[in-house]
Amino acid sequence: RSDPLVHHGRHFGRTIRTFYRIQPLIKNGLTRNMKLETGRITEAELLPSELVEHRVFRQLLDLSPGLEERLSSGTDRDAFYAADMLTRGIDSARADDTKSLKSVLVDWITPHGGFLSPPIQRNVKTDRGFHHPRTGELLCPVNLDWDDPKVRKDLASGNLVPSGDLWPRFLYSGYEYDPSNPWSGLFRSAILVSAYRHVFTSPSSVSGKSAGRATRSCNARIHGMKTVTAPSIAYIATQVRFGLSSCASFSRTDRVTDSEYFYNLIVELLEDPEEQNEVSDLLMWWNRQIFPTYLSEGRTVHQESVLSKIKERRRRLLLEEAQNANRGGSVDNPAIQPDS
DNA sequence: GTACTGTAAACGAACGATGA
DNA sequence: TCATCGTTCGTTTACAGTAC
Repeated sequence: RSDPLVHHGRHFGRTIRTFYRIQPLIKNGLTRNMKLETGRITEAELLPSELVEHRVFRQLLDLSPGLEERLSSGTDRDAFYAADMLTRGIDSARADDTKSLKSVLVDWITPHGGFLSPPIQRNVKTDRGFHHPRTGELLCPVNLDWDDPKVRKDLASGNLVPSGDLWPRFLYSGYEYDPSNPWSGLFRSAILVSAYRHVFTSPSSVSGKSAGRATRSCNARIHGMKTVTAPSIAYIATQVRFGLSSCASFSRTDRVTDSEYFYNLIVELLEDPEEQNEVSDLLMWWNRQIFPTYLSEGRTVHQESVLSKIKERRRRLLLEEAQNANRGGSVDNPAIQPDS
């Protein structure tokens, strides 16, 4: 089996930071940790960017049990190796998600009971992006009018390249933007929820098929994830944006998708202290969408099934005991245990 | 033009969880 | 016990960039 760090890297990339350079993160984090522990600096003295990086570093250590000890007792070579394994995990998870979202996105943007005209191929991306009316409409920045033929033409020809700081329409609930309230429906679209479920609570949970069907533990359960994180929303939005685009290969900095910039902007917005009221509402909304319906207080489908069988058996035994008592007998059955 | 290198996607096998 | 499904991971393939 591969190093557990690869496994931790997968979850780190999906839920904490997907575009971070891990080697400098670890190197700077260790140095900063030492200074903080010896009292040479305090957290209050850190620059805002250093504080953010340090929090990300602490989140990494929390996510990966044993990593802190491994880094502090190891050599530079060990730290380099750990960074390499974590990066491998981040990249492989992103590649797998990119691949699996590529085809299912077509289903999600197809009108219910209808079809796309012209059709979009599931495994080819050249006809997506601004070359197709449906993907173009969803990717079109909200400050541009997709119904304007000149805008469509310029976007399709590449004369007009929207940068990452222009929110595309697919981020909004109902794909509708309200200029008077920019937060209204932002990051609450159906396609984002579907993609989130696809990645974190299994592809079959999107259509609700998992309710009566055997499934392996989903990513969220494997990694003990109980709540939606702000960076995970940014990660999904970035994946959906890439999936809708016509770009064939994922690159963090290419001019067309501008993925890293787009991702960082969302993370910055969602971690901005001045936006915390809206963000807290947003995260509450996401947790209602993703976790209460699927994780069922952290129990697996199998555990739920076993629990219901135990309850049913207990009910029958209690009934038998009552009947026997009525007949004058008694039952001393060790199988009857109080609820735990 | 060719060889080399790096990166991402595609593919398939292994593994584990699950219900029948 | 078996078939199925979802996740992970290793390998292969394709492609772009660079050096010579």
